[in-house]
Amino acid sequence: MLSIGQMSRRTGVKVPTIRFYEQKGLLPEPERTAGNQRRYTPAALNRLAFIRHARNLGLPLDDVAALISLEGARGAALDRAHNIAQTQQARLRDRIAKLQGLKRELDRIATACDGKHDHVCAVLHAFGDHRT
Amino acid sequence: MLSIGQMSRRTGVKVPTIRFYEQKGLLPEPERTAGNQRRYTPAALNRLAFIRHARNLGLPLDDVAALISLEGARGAALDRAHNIAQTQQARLRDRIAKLQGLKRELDRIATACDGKHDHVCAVLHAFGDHRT
DNA sequence: CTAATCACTCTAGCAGCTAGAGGTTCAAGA
DNA sequence: TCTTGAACCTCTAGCTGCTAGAGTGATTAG
Repeated sequence: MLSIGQMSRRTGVKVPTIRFYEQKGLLPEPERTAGNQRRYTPAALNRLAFIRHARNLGLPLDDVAALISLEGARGAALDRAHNIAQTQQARLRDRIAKLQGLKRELDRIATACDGKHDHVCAVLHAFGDHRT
Repeated sequence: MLSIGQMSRRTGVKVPTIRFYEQKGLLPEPERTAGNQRRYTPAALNRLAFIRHARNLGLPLDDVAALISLEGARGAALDRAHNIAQTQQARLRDRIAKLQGLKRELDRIATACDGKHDHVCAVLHAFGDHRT
């Protein structure tokens, strides 16, 4: 049985965040000691690692909850898991494309005035220039 | 002189958001009609466009405020504008790299079980697999 | 002049945490 | 066994960047 601090250290999820996940229903309410402290099973540790990983992948908590509810699913329920993965995949593609566009523009902006301080720098203008 | 609705239509920034920006000090308090409605100058329109553009580039409001405070800046102040642009550039590089890593992983996950429903799908396992 | 549209302020809510106050429990050493 | 210090508890409030609603007043086209 693990304390909340041990859970935190092993997953990298902060202690208040673990309590927050519990409150949101992503983690089941754990057993308590006589003194009311949380004690977690290894299964809970796995689930927390799952949540953290899915969060790192950019899934919103709702999707994480949906995936959790599909644990051990078969048949049609699996399609939902697939949908979540594929939706997220598409979302990610879009975000990457958008960020790359922005990066190109920022590259332009950041090099717009390389230390030539004898004129009003183009950076500010470039930020204001919204034709892109 | 533009009403807040006109400002909104011309920049694509929603009306409550404009008021929010004003409250946060990013937009100066505009003149008011006798009936207490906001009336904006073309300069305010430009600034709002600037804010919107910088926000699209991913700058947090604090950075936008910093850039605004540098309007017409010269000398050392310009370095700060540069720093903001370059910091943001680096941030963006990191985010893109991270997202591409995640995308590779999601690609793996999304194709882990292509409709073979006769076994427990690998998607859920794959989400839980945090070795990557 | 009236109706439709627009604007006003204020409060509250969303995600996804994070931080603090003020108090209790646990575990290890003396 | 006692003590001390770290870890834990609950609860409330705050953060960013908005968004939505209630209830009211202003403006404008016909």
